Amino acid sequence: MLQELNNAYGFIFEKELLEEISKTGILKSAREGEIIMDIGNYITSMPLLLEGAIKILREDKEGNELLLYFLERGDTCALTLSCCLGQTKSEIRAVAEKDTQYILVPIAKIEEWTTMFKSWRNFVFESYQSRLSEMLETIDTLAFMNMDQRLLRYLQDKAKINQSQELQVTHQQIAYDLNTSRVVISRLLKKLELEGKILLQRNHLVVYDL
Amino acid sequence: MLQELNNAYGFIFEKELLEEISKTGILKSAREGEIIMDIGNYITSMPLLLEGAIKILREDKEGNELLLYFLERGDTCALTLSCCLGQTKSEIRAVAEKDTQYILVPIAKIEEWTTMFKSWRNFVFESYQSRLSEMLETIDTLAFMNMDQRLLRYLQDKAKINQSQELQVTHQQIAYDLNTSRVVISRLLKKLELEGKILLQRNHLVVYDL
DNA sequence: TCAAGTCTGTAACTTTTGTTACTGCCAGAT
DNA sequence: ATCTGGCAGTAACAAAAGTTACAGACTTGA
Repeated sequence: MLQELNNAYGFIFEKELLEEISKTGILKSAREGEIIMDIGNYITSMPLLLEGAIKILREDKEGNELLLYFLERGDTCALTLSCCLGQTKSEIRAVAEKDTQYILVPIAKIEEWTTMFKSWRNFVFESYQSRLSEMLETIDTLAFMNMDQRLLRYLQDKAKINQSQELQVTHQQIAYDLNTSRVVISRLLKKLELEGKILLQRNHLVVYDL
Repeated sequence: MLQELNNAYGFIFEKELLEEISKTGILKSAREGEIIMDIGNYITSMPLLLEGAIKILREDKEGNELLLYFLERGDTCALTLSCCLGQTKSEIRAVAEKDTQYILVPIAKIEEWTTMFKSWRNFVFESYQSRLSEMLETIDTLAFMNMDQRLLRYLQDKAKINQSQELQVTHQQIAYDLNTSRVVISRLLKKLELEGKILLQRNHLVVYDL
């Protein structure tokens, strides 16, 4: 575990902190599609992503979903973090976007390390900062962009996260992430294909315009 | 200044911290409608709200605006905070919603106090937490609600912030905050009036349904 | 190979939101 | 009193998004 930890966090944490993490953290893994954390769950530890990617979703009372953002190696979820410190239930759902490895750090340590390690303090602040930025971007897309632009952006983000222009995804899955209907997505995807920005195939599409 | 500081923060900060703040902070005030901080400004200090209220806005390249949330006494702006620590430009605009008093604390102190005072550390974390919550709520309204529900919610929030059911506001101003057009707002307000939830008058409306 | 289920494409229609245009009303200035 | 500018109401239309329905293509597995 220390090895993987070093790969993902070696450049930002000092040696003692890395040792602390590998001593108290629990190594976990999740397969693509697995729910790592769900709305209403009590949160007792925070995740440090080693490998893979996680998507963070919001849901309303009627069960409508919306993708908030993706997490990658070296990220943690500031929403989880804030739930931890506030001892509240999770407001979001976390689903493995790819096969994923992460370390769970118990709440108790989070505060402790904040006083002990400057690098940890910075990490926590930077996490909050990047999550706030991502939320701002999400708000921008919702408030200022039409569905066709949101869709293209979504495909580009997803291609980036998966490090591949080819996405294994159905129209229905996209519709869930963007909180719209399958028919709307099919319509707009066809439009994007006619514009030469993507190529459509069954269960599968290719993003040209990155 | 120590007096006002005590009123707003006396219950959460220890005496030494309050003294530090009143020693290094600068007391400022803004009249209703005044822009306290604008997009692109470099941020060199963070505000602690003593009295009044501030609204936080987002803007896109075309100049479309969107209200993110309100700040009240005892709040600080976590977005500003994250800009401070990241030494980046402001991503948002802050406008005085009412006549407002606040203290500006220089960046340098923020980190310093984080190591020195537990109450400060908690305050900073809680600010991040509440700002993340507010952003989540904003996202919920954008993603899951129609304009009529967003409008009603906006009026209720504004009534709460102004501690009055009577709002001095024009349809155009509401339209700016919700990033839509005046005609749409007039239409929906009329609908709300017919439903008995509000009363319309020139430059002025009353919210019944709180 | 056939049945069942999933996925995509498309048409037709509705609802919601945005746009343009015009009206009358009110308040303040001249 | 009249002019002016800002504000609100409304109609008519356009665009975007959501809904319902159905058909054809592919996939799986019995």
